[in-house]
Amino acid sequence: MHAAAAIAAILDTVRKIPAGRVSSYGEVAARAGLKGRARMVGRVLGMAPQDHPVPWYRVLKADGRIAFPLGSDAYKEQVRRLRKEGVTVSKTGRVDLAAHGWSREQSLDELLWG
DNA sequence: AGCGTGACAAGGT
DNA sequence: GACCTTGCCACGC
Repeated sequence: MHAAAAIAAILDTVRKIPAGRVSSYGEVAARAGLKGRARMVGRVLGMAPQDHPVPWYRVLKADGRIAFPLGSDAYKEQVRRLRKEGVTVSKTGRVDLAAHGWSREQSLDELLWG
């Protein structure tokens, strides 16, 4: 797959992350048919301006932490946007993937209480 | 071609 | 939690 197609596949995949859910660079890459290319996802999102339509802020590191340095402008903007759509972000920039992850097993709470 | 760097990941200390 | 190492890919010099 050439570069333009890869970029399109990545942006497509990011667009499919539902509001209120989050994914990871690695997961986006895999779903875009680019397994092992998590770093390319970061690169592609980095090219787009922050007001680009794709919901770049729903993409986190594999452990649920925000990729930007704590306290940086980009970091703060990402926290704002996530919280605005109901995602809980800890003071250290961590999101509970069991609660908000895109691809996840249903949480115990969900199974018990729906 | 070689090497450093980065919005990464996984595993270990 | 904070690091560190290894593996990985894409760029720029």
